[in-house]
Amino acid sequence: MSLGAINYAGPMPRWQPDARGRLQEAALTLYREHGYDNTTVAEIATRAGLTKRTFFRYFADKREVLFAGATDLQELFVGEVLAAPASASPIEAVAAALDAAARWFEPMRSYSAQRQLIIAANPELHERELIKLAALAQAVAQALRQRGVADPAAILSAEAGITVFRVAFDRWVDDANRQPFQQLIGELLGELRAVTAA
Amino acid sequence: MSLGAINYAGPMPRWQPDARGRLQEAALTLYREHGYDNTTVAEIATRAGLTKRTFFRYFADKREVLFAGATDLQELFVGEVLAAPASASPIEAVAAALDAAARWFEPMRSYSAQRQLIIAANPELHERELIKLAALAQAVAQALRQRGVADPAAILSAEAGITVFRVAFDRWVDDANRQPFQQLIGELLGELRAVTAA
DNA sequence: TAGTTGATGGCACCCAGTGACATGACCCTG
DNA sequence: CAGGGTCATGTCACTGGGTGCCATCAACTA
Repeated sequence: MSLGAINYAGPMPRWQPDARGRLQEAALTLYREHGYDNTTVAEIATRAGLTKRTFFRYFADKREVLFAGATDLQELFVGEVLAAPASASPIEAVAAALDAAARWFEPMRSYSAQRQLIIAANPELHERELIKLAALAQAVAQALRQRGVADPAAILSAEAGITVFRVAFDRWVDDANRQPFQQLIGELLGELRAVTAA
Repeated sequence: MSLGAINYAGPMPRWQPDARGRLQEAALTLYREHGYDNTTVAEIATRAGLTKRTFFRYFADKREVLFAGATDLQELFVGEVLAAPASASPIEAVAAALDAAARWFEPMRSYSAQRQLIIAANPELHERELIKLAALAQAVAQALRQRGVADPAAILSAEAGITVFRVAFDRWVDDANRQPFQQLIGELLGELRAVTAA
């Protein structure tokens, strides 16, 4: 196998493109096939055609490589909360964001389920997921404050929303419950309302 | 300084007592005075008159030494939920547990605040705290199921309760808000009810 | 008295993560 | 086109968390 493409006269790039993406894919595959604990960063890097040192230039640690999408999700949440009509109550603004998140995830169910299996199998990864969700709740609370919502309503609405998201997500990726994510969100929001009112 | 106590004729124990407690105290002090990152396990162990190897026989990792009380708290929560009157709704049973937890913490405000400062200053410790609270929520949900509460009411009631606990705890240890823990819990439970109903 | 138990120490080892420096193709600019 | 700067990557040495294995030795026990 030659190093370059056949019949390609253009400039040969010094490095293969999308190093970050290659690392993510390599990590996901190895974590899935050999387990998170039995995978070393050096192995991930080698599979991506890179070195351990380069891995740590793209990701702060061995866990972070699985959580690249967290910032996108956070932007989605914050944007939806801020975009909700001024007449919306705090919980309604959060509900709108949850709905948007559900629509965002719907096409990625298979990938999400695979990823969640890996995370559920390892406490370190679970910890990382929890702190990402905590940061998400903080961001949502901050967005609510920008809407003029006072504390503690802001933080409680945000935390309640993220709790619903988390519980719904776990049920959504679970094969036993085959329901659309949006529907799960709606049901659990209703159930939370019923439960807190009791 | 001699190795033994003066005028003590009884058997000289081979080791100083309460190795576990000495490690916890040494860790808390060093984390507070030098920061979590700037403290090595070897330093903690030496301060406790032990070795690194022995530290890891008592605690699974460098973080765990700060979370020894988590199991006690979990037993308290579960016990209170199970002990709540049969007529109590899920959220009422959880509220009873929160009240008991608040009474449990009240005499330890200074210690709790110190510990929380350390945790808040370090993401690794924050992660560990979040997974402990997640485990607590799971245990409370399981206790509710034993009371005959079905899912998703059980998990949502438990998660909502732990959220209130967490928010109340953060406010309680914050000097600015000098309110009894129990009162904070009550207020936040009411606020959560108001917010979800909106 | 001899054997056992159990908390600890010692040691070698693996791997995550970091700092410092080297490399070399690409891109300017003169 | 020559020379210098940029930047993604590689190389290497090092720290520290965490583990497996075996040694130690007082206290207990049969």
